[in-house]
Amino acid sequence: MDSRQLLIDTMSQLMWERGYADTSPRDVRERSGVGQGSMYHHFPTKRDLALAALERNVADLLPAASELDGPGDPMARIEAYLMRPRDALKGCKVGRMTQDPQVREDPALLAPVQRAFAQVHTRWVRVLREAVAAGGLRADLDPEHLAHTLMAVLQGGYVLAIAQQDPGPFDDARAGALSLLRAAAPSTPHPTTTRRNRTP
Amino acid sequence: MDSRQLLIDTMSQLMWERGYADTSPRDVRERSGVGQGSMYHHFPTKRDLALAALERNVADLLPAASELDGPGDPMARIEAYLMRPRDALKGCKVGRMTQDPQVREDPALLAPVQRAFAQVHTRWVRVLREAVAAGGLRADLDPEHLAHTLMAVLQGGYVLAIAQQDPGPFDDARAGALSLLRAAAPSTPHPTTTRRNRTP
DNA sequence: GTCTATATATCGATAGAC
DNA sequence: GTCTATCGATATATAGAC
Repeated sequence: MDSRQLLIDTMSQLMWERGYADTSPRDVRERSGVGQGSMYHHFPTKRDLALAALERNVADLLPAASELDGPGDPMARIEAYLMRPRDALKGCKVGRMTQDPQVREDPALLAPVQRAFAQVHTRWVRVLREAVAAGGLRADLDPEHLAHTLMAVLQGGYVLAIAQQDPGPFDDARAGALSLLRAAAPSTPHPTTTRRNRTP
Repeated sequence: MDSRQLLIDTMSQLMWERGYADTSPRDVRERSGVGQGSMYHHFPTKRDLALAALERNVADLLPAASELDGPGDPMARIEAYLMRPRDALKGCKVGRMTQDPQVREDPALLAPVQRAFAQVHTRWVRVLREAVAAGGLRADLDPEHLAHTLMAVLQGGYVLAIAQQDPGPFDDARAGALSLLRAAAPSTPHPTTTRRNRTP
């Protein structure tokens, strides 16, 4: 791999692990093995490298979210995406950036984060609308709101897991969200009668 | 106010605004007006000051959460706490700490965060159990899970709001959570009949 | 308790040879 | 493109007088 790509990869990892402010050019050089001169040749400032690394982290994230778009039962897609294996103690490589003052105060650094979340939100809204249309969710629920609710459950789940140094709260949070979604299925006409066959 | 308290107050603010790593002893001196010698007299290291400031931030947070404990209808308490006015763009002064590597890798600094979240969780579980008992929530929902879900909605809502630099996603996330909770009320025996009087 | 002076390490970059 | 040398500023304290 060439130095440029190696620097981006290394910075991406470090920004996930330690954030932007707490990652020094020295850290990047030591982990990547790329020399000082080489580094400043490719990226005149730390910020330039961070921008490239952020774009890379965003690009890593979006393919997973496109799982929400797939074919098949919308409720099944929602469950699959919500319950997809995630490393709760590492947190979200994009969401993490919002807590770094040097990122959130720099519009250019915040922009990729903003775009990424907007795209994920759009996908959530779409699948939630489909779930309503397919009768899997009550029609009085607002897909725009629910999309933010479910994104927040994941982002906040990471916070709780890291606080306890235990993935448990993350898993609880999403299990709870899923059970609420199921409880929010449209009520069947006669709850006390035999359950109808769902796959006629 | 004496220097010691002034230092703690100032450090608390700065840790909320900028986190631990990105707050320097110099920042604290400049905002507080307390001199160098004085500062190191009261707190031998930055970490010592941070510990005191963190305890203070935790102490600020817990009274609000005790709103969950009050008397009256449990679902009303849940709604009141969830919808309580919050500055979405500032984020949570306790949850924020989980994203600071220097905090999360230091057990002594992480401990107050851990305790605070554990206490809030306990209160959520209690009020959710009461809601189930009072018939406001379906009995097949797990209060332990839901407690983490609702905490995550708030913590994650902050992340989304900061990413968009707009409180909207935070408000959407909690509105969505509330609508799910309402949709998860036990189904009435005959959904098509006239609604029963809820305050007989 | 508070002050001023000083110290060591690291940060984030620049200079200029190869 | 990569290397080594150097730089001014800041971070995080220490020292010691008052």
